[in-house]
Amino acid sequence: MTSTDRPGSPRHTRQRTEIRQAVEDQETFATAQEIHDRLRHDGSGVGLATVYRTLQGLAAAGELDAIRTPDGQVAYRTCSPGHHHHLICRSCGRTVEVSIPSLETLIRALAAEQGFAQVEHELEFYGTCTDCARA
Amino acid sequence: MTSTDRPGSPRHTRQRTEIRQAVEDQETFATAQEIHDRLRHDGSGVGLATVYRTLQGLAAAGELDAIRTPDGQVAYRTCSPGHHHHLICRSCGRTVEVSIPSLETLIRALAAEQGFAQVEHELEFYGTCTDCARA
DNA sequence: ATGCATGCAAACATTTTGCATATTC
DNA sequence: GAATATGCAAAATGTTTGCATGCAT
Repeated sequence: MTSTDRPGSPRHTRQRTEIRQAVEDQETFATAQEIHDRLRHDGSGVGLATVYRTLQGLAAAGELDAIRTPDGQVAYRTCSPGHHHHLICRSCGRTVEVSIPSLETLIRALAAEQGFAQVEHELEFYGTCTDCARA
Repeated sequence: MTSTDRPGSPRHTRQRTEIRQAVEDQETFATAQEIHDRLRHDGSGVGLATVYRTLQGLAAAGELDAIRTPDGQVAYRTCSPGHHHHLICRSCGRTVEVSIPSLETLIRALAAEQGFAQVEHELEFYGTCTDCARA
């Protein structure tokens, strides 16, 4: 075992590549099942479990953003780095990334005030975008 | 059918009372299963389905706050009226209600700017409270 | 008496896991 | 060749639903 062989370096497999590609092609947040459907539809033979496992891994590694949809499913998307939130169209899934520096400041103040440490937050916005509102 | 008998007025049953009481006694957010366990433990014969149905109803009626925990479950708690968020201790569940007027303002601006309508948001904070950090 | 509420069990949807096999390193 | 990744199917979870019966109104 060499130092480049340390556990944690994921192996480069066909499936992993396919999955990462599928998520990148997706302009909206997609669930593991949706990614799986897409891949199968495109002729890939990936297993559903592999999609679940791989997406989790990529999200844990910070290569993907994971959110929990209002109905409880987990959805993934390739995002720009750094902490940010999302404004998502309920109808078409169109997503806008938003960063709210003032919120982060506010949270630090809140945490200090209430004596809480390691405060994390997750904030997503759901609305209807212009195009969908018009339809 | 009289005017006081309109559909929508839930019936006053023993189970409904027990469930509402159990949630009120709980100082933290609790899932349907937890409420059910508690009631069964206290000798009640309520069915799990009834607990699910009733909690959903109470939340829909605005009598309870419902949140989705980080691991995807739905949890309920009796809360003060009006829009607010929660700062929840990951360890003991202790909950502080917080309202962030500036956030609401910010959202309206954000919605207008991006052309989104009916923007909803859900925001909860998870941290470790002083007592739990000390332990 | 009417009909909503309950309880049970079965159905469901999503996600996780065990294990034999295939693959990468 | 050693160890991880995959695929499949089974299991686990959390929640919902169908239906016969009970209870509130």
